[in-house]
Amino acid sequence: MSIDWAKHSLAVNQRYSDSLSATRHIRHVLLAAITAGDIMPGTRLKETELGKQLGFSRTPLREAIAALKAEGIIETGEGGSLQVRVLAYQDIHALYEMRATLEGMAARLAATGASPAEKLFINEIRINETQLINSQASAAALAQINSKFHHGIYLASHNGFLTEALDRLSRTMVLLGPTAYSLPARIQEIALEHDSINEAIQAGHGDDAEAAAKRHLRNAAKARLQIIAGQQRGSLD
Amino acid sequence: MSIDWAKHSLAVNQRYSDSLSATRHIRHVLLAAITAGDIMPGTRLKETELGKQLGFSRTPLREAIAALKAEGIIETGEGGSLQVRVLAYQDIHALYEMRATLEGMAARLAATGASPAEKLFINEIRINETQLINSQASAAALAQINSKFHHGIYLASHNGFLTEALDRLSRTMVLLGPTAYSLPARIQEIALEHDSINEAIQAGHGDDAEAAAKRHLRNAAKARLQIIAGQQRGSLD
DNA sequence: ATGTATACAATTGCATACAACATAAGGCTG
DNA sequence: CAGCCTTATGTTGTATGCAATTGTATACAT
Repeated sequence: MSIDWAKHSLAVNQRYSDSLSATRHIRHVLLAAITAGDIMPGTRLKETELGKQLGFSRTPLREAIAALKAEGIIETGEGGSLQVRVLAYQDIHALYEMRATLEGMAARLAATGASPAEKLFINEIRINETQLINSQASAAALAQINSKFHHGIYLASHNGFLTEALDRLSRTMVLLGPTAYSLPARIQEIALEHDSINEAIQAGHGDDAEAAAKRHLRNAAKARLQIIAGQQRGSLD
Repeated sequence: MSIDWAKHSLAVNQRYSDSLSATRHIRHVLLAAITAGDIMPGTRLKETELGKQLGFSRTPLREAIAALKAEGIIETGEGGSLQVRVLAYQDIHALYEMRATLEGMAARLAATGASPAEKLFINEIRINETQLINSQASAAALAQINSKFHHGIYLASHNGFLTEALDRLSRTMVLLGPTAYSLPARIQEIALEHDSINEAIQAGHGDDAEAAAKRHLRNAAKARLQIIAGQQRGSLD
């Protein structure tokens, strides 16, 4: 039942050199715990309990929660109780539909507007990914390099609002559970799809990049449905 | 110097029947004040002062601010001071670029997936808008019906994440200042552009609806640049 | 035995109080 | 007189305490 907060807390402190305010620290720790699957959607969060476990008072905790509520990661259930957001089935479609559009836009902009250095950087990430796949890296490692690849494209779009919207969607996606890298068959497909996105970007073909990114996300949505079908439990918890 | 908080507070209370928690109330009041231009971007917000003026303690105020920071409406300046976000020139491009893509997506989805009732509703708003324009309504009234028209399309997309992203962008747009309805010449253009979006939606032509929405937003961006050029002051404040 | 009402416990919402920090002003020294 | 250091003031960050609302359990009545 009890969660290893120390692990997430340490990771956050390492990543940000202990220089975060309590509010921001808590925000990152909560996100990490949700991403790691330590807190599942629907889990009720009790402020007093959480505060004690994390070693902070309720004030910064509540501010962090206010931010996560604004992002749609945490929601208030009936009666004002807090819980990790539960995504409905139709939300999955909506989420991937959004990402397909935005990733398409980002890929197009990266293809047409990224600097040579940015294109080289994206290409390098792509090469690293291939190496990781060939060396049978863990699903977590693959998911991480995947994030880097996508994020690199977001940044190369030179559109801060687009980058933020996509980051936000990515954070929301962790509510869906395990990544597609738990499906061995999907890993090779992902590599190929990333390749076509990367090639279009390198060649500066905006239309192709957008189309490739959209294809990639349609397939990702299909894989996600496959995972969900596998997880299927009764609708009553 | 002092702002008429009572006016915004009353409006929020009327709209939500006094049933909002302090945190949510404050959030809406701050947004209303920014929208109305009572608080300009760059204005420094002092928690103690704001709290006293609004009649709430700092705790709910800080939570509301935490939410607005997560939305990018408020930012922390150097030294941790709070201020209304100041958009850079390049942000304007990025903002309209995003909106063009998302409004295009929404219009396409509305055209292909909206229910007959939703299409009727959108059409009705469009008719109301025409009447308002012909009766020389105020810029504020026109801006309001404009919001309704666009928001109706968002909802008809049946994609909650898209709706939320567009709402968020709209809220960010108030940071740009007066709407395009301050330009008399633009009003007729807007009417025509809304017409072509509406017609494509009514006819169920997804491609046309998307294209019309994108055109609309490109023109809106142009009008915005025109407004900004008119406001031009020296770069030294 | 089941349904309801009442009382109690627990949790959230808000306010106040305290601590740490940044800023700006004034005095002191070179 | 200029520059720096010190101090004072104000603002943000955090903690604790109280009030109000909600969830739950138990007892009683049907």
